[in-house]
Amino acid sequence: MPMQIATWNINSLTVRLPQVLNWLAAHPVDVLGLQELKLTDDKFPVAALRTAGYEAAFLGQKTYNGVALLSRHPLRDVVRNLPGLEDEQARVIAATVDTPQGALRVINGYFVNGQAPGTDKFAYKLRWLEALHTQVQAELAAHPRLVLVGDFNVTPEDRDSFDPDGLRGTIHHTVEERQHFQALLALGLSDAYRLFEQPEKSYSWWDYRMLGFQKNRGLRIDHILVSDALRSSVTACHIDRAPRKNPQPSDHTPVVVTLG
DNA sequence: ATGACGGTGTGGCACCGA
Repeated sequence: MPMQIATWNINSLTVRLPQVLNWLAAHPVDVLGLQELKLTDDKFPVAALRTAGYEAAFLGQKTYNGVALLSRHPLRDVVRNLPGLEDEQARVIAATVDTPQGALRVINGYFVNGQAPGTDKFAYKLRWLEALHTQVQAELAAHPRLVLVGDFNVTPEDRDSFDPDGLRGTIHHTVEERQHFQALLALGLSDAYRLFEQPEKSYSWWDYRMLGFQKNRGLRIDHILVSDALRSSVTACHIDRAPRKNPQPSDHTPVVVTLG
């Protein structure tokens, strides 16, 4: 029985919960990583998700950030944030999913945006990426069957941006960010989306402003990385643009991987 | 160079995102 794992930055779970429930009803993936909950743990909609067939592990925060893992299967050994990094921002949640096909480790991250090279926020982004790398390395050693999902806030390559030349060196497009992405791959991970032939100009985020989506001025910054142990079982990966056409959409749209 | 759009907060706009 195939298994599906998805990631979606929903830019406020308070606003987007109905869309998440609708999407899950139409696409009953096994696991969904959410980013930018923008709510505290006491406001997390545990009951509504349970009714929809999902249990949840979450790390909330007021106004900003916040991540969750939703799963149709039991979750255990939850780790919140990066143990090696002093960080007040809620950006990472990891858990083991006990699927009928065996245990799977899933790490869900809302990577730092970084604003612009040279700023304090960019320095924080690089520190955070370093700490994430260390943590993923440790998780991989303990759990060979691992998936890293999330809003990476990095375009891995020029083809992942609507304007790679005009935006070269700007945020999401710097050499440093792309080197960090490559360093994650070097741990023994593959970008599931690029394991398959894909349409040109495929993106997962479009600016709300200036008719970004209508003009397909977007970036592919939401990713699913699969470990070497899982790579051969990946049968598909796609971006679901449909939710971006909803009324009151998130600026991101889901990415889904299928394991055979 | 700036702001455009959208979410949040205790606001009358500012901050942040990407």
